[in-house]
Amino acid sequence: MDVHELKISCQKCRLSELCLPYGLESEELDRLEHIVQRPAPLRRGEVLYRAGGSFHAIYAVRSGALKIFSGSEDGHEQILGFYLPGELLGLDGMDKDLHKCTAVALETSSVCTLPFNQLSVLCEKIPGLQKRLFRLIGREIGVEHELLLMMGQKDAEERLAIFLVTLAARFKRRGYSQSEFRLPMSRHDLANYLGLTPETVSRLFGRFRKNGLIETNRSLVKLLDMSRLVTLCAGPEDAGRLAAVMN
Amino acid sequence: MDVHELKISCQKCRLSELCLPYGLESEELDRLEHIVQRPAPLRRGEVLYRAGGSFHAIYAVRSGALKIFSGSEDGHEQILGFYLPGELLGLDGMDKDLHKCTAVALETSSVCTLPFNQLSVLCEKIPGLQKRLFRLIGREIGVEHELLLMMGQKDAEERLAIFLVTLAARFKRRGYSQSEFRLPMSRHDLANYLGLTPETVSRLFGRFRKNGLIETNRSLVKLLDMSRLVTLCAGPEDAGRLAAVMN
DNA sequence: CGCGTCGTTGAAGCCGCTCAATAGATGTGG
DNA sequence: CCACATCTATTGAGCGGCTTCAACGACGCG
Repeated sequence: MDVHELKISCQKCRLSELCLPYGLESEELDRLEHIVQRPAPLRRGEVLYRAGGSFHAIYAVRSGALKIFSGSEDGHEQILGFYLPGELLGLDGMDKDLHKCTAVALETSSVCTLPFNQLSVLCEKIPGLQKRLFRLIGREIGVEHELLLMMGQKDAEERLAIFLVTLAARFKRRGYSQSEFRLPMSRHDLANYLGLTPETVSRLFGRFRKNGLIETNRSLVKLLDMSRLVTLCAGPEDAGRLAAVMN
Repeated sequence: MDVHELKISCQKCRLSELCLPYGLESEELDRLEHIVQRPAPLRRGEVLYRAGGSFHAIYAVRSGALKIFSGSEDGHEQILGFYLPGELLGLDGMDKDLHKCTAVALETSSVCTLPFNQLSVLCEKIPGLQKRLFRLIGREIGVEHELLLMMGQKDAEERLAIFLVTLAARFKRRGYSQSEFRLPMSRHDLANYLGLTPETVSRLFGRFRKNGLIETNRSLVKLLDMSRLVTLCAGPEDAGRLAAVMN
């Protein structure tokens, strides 16, 4: 299976429409294909890149899930994002050619490595690729804006509801069930990401369970009442915005 | 004066080394110059672009200051950033060709408009420009990561200290005093940006004043003890990171 | 001068954190 | 296969920092 996976090309990758190749012609895809590297899968806990390490590539998740976090090593880290198949990470290194955060696999994960210098050159030659890269960068910035909005305005309950709803949407886009999935991250990581403590998150899961919104079994989560969950996300305006994300 | 400003070129702009033109050759600058538009200055409160509006350009601040915010119109907005001369804004629109947040001038401000389609084409022809744009995007993402770290890990006192120290650094890079400056934003905006209430920010200013860290007079701020202020930002690891920002 | 906005200061309450104990899951070696 | 150690998740009790609600003062602008 792994050997098979390693041979997969952007042409045949079912994630391509989420990823960088979307909208490219076959001949352009070929050229992109030539610069893509597909290293051995990372196992849970293995580091893709490290804060302070030199930046030479951006990465597309092929399978599994990763987290990125910044901050000190003394446990005061802040998780900045979780990345699912088809999503791009590593953009933060573009500034000074140094990564400012660390990327770690949450479970066995495969990534495609896109050496940045080669990608840049290719962007000059393939306008569609440049445009696509810009779009994905714009999406990344947009996601971070949403996160900042959440950290600044939302209480704990709203944060977890938003997290579940948007995660469900991301799974759905990838062809998985939007109502039943496995959380790839620990409660600790999830709490950290949401700016809360594991205890609070645990209590919230309990409350949601009691109210018939979800079922949980360890890392498995089942969303029982999506509409009520969306309502929990916040006022009417957010319901609209999140509904848009869900389709 | 305004007429004079309008005639300024990237070649002669003293902000060019902070901005997009940095590292470009004279001939390349000329080509960039041709796509730059310099609309009339915005007055305090005027909108540069609006959430939901179509994205067709990114903007470089030439003078003044702007804020961007997302969220609902019902006063539950979240301020995502303040932009000073030499800084780029509008990148969030790259995703769907729609702005997802609103940009408003905090005081009389001039911006350079960079029509995105033309800029993209130019990036294909001028590798140095593409590289520079990527770097500035990387910086933007890095700044947002710092902000997320702050929102997730720092208490109110640390947040205000971080804000003052980094703002001082930004003024210094622009040739202004790093120890004495005017805050272009209201207390309300500042509090919102920091994820706090105006009351809390006001109390913190009071505490800092009492402890001899700062002097304040309306929007004027004087930093009296930078090193102690840096210490307040957090543990030792952050002191190092922020010291690096200060040089 | 009167009005509105902004900033400051005070008092009280609440949400999420801290500390602590327990239960459950995982992994390891005997 | 089980006993043991370790780590994660959950639940409870008490506390504290920030918010909320309110009043007051300082400007700025008509």
